[in-house]
Amino acid sequence: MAQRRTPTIKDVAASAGVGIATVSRVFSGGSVSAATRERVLAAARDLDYRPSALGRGLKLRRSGGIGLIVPDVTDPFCAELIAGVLACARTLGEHVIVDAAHGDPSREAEIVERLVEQRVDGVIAQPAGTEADWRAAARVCSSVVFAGRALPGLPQIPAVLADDAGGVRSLTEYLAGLGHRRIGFLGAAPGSPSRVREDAFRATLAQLGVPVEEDLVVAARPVGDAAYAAAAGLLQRRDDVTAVLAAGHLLGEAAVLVARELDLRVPADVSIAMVDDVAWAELCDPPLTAVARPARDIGYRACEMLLREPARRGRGGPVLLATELVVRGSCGPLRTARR
Amino acid sequence: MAQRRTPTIKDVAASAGVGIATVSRVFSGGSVSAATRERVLAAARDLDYRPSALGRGLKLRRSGGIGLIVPDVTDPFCAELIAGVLACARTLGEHVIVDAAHGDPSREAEIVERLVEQRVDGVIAQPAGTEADWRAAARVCSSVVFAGRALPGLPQIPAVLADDAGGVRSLTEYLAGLGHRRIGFLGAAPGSPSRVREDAFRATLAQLGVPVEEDLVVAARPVGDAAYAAAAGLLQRRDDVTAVLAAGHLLGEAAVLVARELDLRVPADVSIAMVDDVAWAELCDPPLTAVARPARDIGYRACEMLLREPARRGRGGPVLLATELVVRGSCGPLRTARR
DNA sequence: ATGAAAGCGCTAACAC
DNA sequence: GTGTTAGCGCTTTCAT
Repeated sequence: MAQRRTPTIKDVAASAGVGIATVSRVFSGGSVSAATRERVLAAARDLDYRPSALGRGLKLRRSGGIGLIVPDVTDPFCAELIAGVLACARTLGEHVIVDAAHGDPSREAEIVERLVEQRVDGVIAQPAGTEADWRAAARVCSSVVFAGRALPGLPQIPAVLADDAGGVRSLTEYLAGLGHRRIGFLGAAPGSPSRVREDAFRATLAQLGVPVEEDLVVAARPVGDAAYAAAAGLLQRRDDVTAVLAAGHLLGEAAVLVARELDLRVPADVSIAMVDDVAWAELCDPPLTAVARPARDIGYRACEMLLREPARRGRGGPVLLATELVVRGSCGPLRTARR
Repeated sequence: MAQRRTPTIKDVAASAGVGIATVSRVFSGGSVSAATRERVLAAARDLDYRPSALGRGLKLRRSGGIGLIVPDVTDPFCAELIAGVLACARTLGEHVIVDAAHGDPSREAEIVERLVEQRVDGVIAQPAGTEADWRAAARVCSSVVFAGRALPGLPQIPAVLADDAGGVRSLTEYLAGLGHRRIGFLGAAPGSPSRVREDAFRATLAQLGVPVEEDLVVAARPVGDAAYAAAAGLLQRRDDVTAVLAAGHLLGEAAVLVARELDLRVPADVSIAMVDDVAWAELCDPPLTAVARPARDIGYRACEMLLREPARRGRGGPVLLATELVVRGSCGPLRTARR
């Protein structure tokens, strides 16, 4: 059984004794008589015919797929976001080209370039690059939607985000409500364009009449060792810290590890809470109080916005999706200095 | 500034005063004089020209991308596998269309269909469907490689797998070496075609002269509640079980949760170990002993095999990648019955 | 080294 | 309802 050439619309037409236009109509939903349709379908089945998205795409000047750029597919938040995008794309009949930029703007730019060459119908990104990078990218992309993170300087690019400020506020209020005053804040790196988390922390504290000690607000690149170092530095430098608010799961992980290393009991000696309700939050001991960001919804909405609401693009600022405070056992009432 | 039509090779050719063949050569690495190349490049830059992968793909009858089908992108193992595939694909200049089948064979078949229409250069899959499904899929796909899971009945489809048998063996030997004799085994559902984990467990025990009690070998669908129910059933039914070997991270999670619920101390009352060294294994208390599967390498190798070694396809059975036993604090020496 | 021309497989007028 | 035809943007002989 020799491997024949992949059958084309022409083969099907010939085999069914009709014109190619009729075959096209059968597969793209034109009007065809039932009898003819049957004949065509039979011939197609017979030949193992699959319409070529390449041919169709060339004609239509679009591929029927979208691009999705995230920092890292193994990050739980990104993974959920991807799942949301896939779910929505599926309902709309689009495929998704996924790639990871790993925080490297030039790599991200390459990915965008590639997606443009693929003539994707649009791209969803949790951006790593600068505003200039994305200003350029937006010019060349048919359309872009930011998801999970946005660039404040580009309000014309629609975005779907978690209400991070609200999340941090509720976390801060929760800790303050337990009596904590010296709360350490583990935030993202200084270069980070979206300091909304840190800002919300400061604002909430101020609002509560709690003075913000600069010494307690530390920034770290959200990478294993950097985060660990930052957490260790904070907890060792200030043994009067009674609670730590980690602005991300990697930072939270670092806090848990450092507390364990320093033999601090949680929450007796120090309370820990974080942004991102990842799987291990429930598994660790004690289970960690966290603010859940609706990652999957963010992905889903972003995809919907990209594909269904091209009109609405960018109107009225970013879409903010509510976070949810999940209280577990890692935070307790203020007792006394830990030593 | 009106939004002009996307420039084509023809526009560039005209603007540079050359033929379209020359432009094509410039972008696909043909031989062109330095001066001409410069002119073309300048014109292209000028027009914001990007070669259309659709046009090229149609001509070449391939899209330059591959398909990747996993059960669930949010599963840590799958996510790592995806990362591996992306890393390799990137080095080979291919893009990756990712989709999740969620264990549904018909959905998986749809995805395959779609990928074929896209004329992907090949597909990598952690298969959910039956052997019949994939026999059919393989006929219509240019090429397929299984990753992380394979179908024993289709040895002609190359596969890259973790050495699961070896992993379970080392875990079993480790527990037995600690003195445990009544080891509960939490395995995957009965329908599972690859019972290698359970088989390895039984074989190792037999080899060690430890009788296998059927009552201690339970199967559960690896889904939250089913896994929990199975673990709870096991631990409640047999309070003489001194160790649990979970054949996957969801099963392990269930074991940890149940132990906590039943107020069993780990490892004093019961030792717990599992397959899959996911992030939370290190974070939970006590940290969990686990066997790490090289998910990323599996993805990378699978991609490499798909794209670089089309010759070697399926020769010599599946490629087995070594697992690694990561000993942490969740397993202790046998002491006494727990109550 | 470069250009002209023939498709790659498909859709969308347009005729009938 | 159905067939004919003209491209969609590209690569690739084949001349020059």
